[in-house]
Amino acid sequence: MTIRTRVAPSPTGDPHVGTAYMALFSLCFARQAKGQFVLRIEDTDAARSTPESEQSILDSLRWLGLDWDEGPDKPGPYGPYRQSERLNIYKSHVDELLDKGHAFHCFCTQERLSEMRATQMQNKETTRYDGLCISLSKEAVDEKLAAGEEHVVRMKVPNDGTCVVKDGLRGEVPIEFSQVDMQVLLKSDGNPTYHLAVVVVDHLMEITHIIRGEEWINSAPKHMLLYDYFGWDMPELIHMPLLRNPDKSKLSKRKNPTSIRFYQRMGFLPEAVLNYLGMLGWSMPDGEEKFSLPAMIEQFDVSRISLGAPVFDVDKLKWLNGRWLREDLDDDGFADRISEWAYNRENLKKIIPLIKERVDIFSEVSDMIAFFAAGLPDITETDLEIKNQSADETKKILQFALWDLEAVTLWQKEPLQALFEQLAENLDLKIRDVLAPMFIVLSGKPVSPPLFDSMVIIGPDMTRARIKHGIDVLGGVSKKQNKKLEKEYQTLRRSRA
RNA sequence: GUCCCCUUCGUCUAGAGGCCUAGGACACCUGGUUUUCAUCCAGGCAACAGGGGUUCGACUCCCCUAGGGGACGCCA
Repeated sequence: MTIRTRVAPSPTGDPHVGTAYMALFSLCFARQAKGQFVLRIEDTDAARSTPESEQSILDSLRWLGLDWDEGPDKPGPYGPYRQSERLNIYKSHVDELLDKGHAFHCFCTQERLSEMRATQMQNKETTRYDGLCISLSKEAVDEKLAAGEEHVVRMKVPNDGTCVVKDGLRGEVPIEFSQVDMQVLLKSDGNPTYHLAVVVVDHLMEITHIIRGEEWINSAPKHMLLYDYFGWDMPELIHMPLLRNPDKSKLSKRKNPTSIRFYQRMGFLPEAVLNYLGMLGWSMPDGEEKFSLPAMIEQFDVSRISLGAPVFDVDKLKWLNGRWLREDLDDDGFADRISEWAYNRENLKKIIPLIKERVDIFSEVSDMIAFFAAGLPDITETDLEIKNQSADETKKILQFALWDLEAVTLWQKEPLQALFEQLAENLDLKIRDVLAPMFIVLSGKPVSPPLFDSMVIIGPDMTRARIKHGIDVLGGVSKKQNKKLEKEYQTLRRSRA
């Protein structure tokens, strides 16, 4: 049997380091066993999936040097590798479950479901679908379907008994069936949910080992049940520990830069980032901390994975990157890499139109363009003192802008400009008041080349990171503040719409 | 609230019953090299969550408690 692993990201945002983490371990596992590693795009959520996000996931994984054997851009015998391109196959699978009596139509409204959950929580019960629609007669169901009533298809789950989940790292994890929800398999828009899609396609793609985050362990019984209903062999499961923020919560962009592109933009070497991810939860048998991907593949051993969820420590990543830089790049290599990174002709050509008219002699250039390539500017609270603006107001502007910018998919001058004009209007401010703190957090100075053009060149990840940094310099946003700001932000958005 | 997982220096980790007076690395501190800084080198600080078992012997096995995390969506 050929070992086949996969990584299955959903293209709903920035390429996450967690995705790279799972991809790295999946790849090592497969490559060591001379098997295959597959990249599959899990875009069953039509509303949130974007082609831009998919592209940047592909780009980021490729940048890291994580090459897949089959994927959306690399056709293979098990394609297509994008869930949205195989939506038609799920209907028949759902019908099969329906026929066998393993699934049922559910006509419950969202309101009823959320009320049900609230009551269950109040009664100290497990929140779980109560099975109301199972008892519907065949005639009643047909009638409702004929009338075109909105519905979903849910899987049936035994009422009692225990599901023993076999995990490659933890051994047997018992989960009572009474704790397992009757998962929706087919949404009312006719699309499959992740749970259905992932089971069907992992089977069709002959995936033998599923390496995924620990967050999935509780839904393993659903997946096992589905394999069982279909009469398929269950792949082996390996649940990796979750990467964490310094405060120990699950790694999230609110608290930590989580986009791979941020680390790329910051000037980390892909070898170092990969190496660092490899030493989170795993170690070389000889204890060496610096190792390459081929070395990791050669030495890889699942039993060396430690289960405690590691904190992502940027300081250590920096140290490791320094070692790679010093030990593996000669002067030529250094020159190649740094120009490939930012000081290439193409990049300079984008910058020059912005600075040309502001420059008389070349020696003025480097100061002016430094912030394009820089990381986070060295600014203090004093730098962020804006005329006629309290620190709290400044913080609010930055936070609102950040939230707005997180939603931007088309990172170009015009939409960015429109965004800030709208923000100023909503806040009842002049645009220059909104932009004043932006200049500081982005360039470190109250003046800079044109802001929106600069933002385009700096890129979305670094732009957001610098704004976030500005907010942090102002003391950050407390949980309480955040709640208040969020409320105000939502109100503004609503009135805008 | 219900369920699941986890628990060695602040952080990443080594440790598969005696090799542990618990090792390495980051960070931090001290000193040396360097005209400075960085690098590099030397040294220092610092941990087995707590309580019960099992055993001649427990960081390692079992149980309980505590702490942390995660999952409870027509998101993935």
